[in-house]
Amino acid sequence: MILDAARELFATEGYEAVTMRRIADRIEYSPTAIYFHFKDKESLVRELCDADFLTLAHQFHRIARVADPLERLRQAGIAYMEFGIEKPNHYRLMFMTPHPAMPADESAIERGNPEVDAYAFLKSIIADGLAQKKFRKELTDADLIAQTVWAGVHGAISLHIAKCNDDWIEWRDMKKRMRFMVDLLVKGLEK
Amino acid sequence: MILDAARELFATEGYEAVTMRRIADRIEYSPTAIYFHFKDKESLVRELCDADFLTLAHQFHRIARVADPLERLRQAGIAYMEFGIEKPNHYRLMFMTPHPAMPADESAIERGNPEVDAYAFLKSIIADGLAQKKFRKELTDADLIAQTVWAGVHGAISLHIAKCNDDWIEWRDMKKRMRFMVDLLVKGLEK
DNA sequence: AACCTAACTTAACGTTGTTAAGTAAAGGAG
DNA sequence: CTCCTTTACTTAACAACGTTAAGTTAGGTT
Repeated sequence: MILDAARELFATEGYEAVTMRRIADRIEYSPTAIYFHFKDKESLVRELCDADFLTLAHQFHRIARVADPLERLRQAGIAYMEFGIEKPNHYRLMFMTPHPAMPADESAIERGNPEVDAYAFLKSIIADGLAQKKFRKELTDADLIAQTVWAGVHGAISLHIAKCNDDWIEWRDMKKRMRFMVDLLVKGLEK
Repeated sequence: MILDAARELFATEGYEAVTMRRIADRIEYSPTAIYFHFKDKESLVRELCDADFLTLAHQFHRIARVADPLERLRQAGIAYMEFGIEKPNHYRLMFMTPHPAMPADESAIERGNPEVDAYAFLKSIIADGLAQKKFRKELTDADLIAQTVWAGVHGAISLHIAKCNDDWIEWRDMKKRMRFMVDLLVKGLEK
């Protein structure tokens, strides 16, 4: 109940608006009750994020079967950005706010397994691309490539989330920006 | 005095650690004194950001004379990211935190003037590149290109700021990632 | 001398995350 | 049935936060 209430509050109103007291109100318990189940607010947020990391990884499931690594990369990039657009408040907590890193053994996510770890999934696409010699020959470091591709799509959606209300910039349609970013990255990698 | 104290606190300890009371302590006034000069905390932060936007634009000054648009783009990208690495806490406030947009007439920044508006500077580079036919022929929209290039370099440094402590990722050296990002973007745009 | 204004201070308000202390119910163990 | 422990809460409070109402002082103007 706590997680459900917190998730909905975070998703609809954003981090600032969510207080322990409001979560407690929503589930009709006292604020203190939450502390019986979660060490503090940070723990609650982290458990929510952890679940969201999993749902993000699951978004990639259907993409895994796309044969061509470049096309798979394109689709993964789009799927990643769509996740951010659909759940901007979750995305902020997951990727735009520095948290003290969670000890690996407390996480529900098995690192390195592309089924549940989105970074591992991205890296596996890149590794495939390297193996099939789809990239420029200077490119050899899968981690460096993965991190930079990630940074690219992350930049597109995080800039949108933080700055879409700054209307002194004539923002282009978000869909166009998403497609162009993926295009640019793939074109930059391609042979 | 208030601005100086606030700037130092924000720069060294990050947003969360800075309270009106601590700023007041530092300058040896009462917290209320600050409210005589600034409407609220948000106004204070915004005035700091505004000054930082200006210093960012000034970083670009020396780059303006680089003749080749592609090389200028590369150097501007690097300079942008270096700014973020050197002042991560300022960068977070400027680009990673959503604020209600400031009315244009209250800002110290003259929008559209590349001397003081970093986005306008970037756009002018792109416009030069387009005029000199340095880009792929499908590319025509300077704003779309500028926004995507910006997103790319923003992604690199904002991901670093938010996630550099997550050591389950084998982060590549930041300098390498910066160079590779600029490379990738330019290669993607180039003819 | 009287007044005004700018620049403060003290004291407080309401809200936040969090905790100390107490309570009520449920489930064995003897 | 009684005693004890554990689980799941509550009420009341704490310190810290952003902010404000009300009062005070110093300097200049009339």
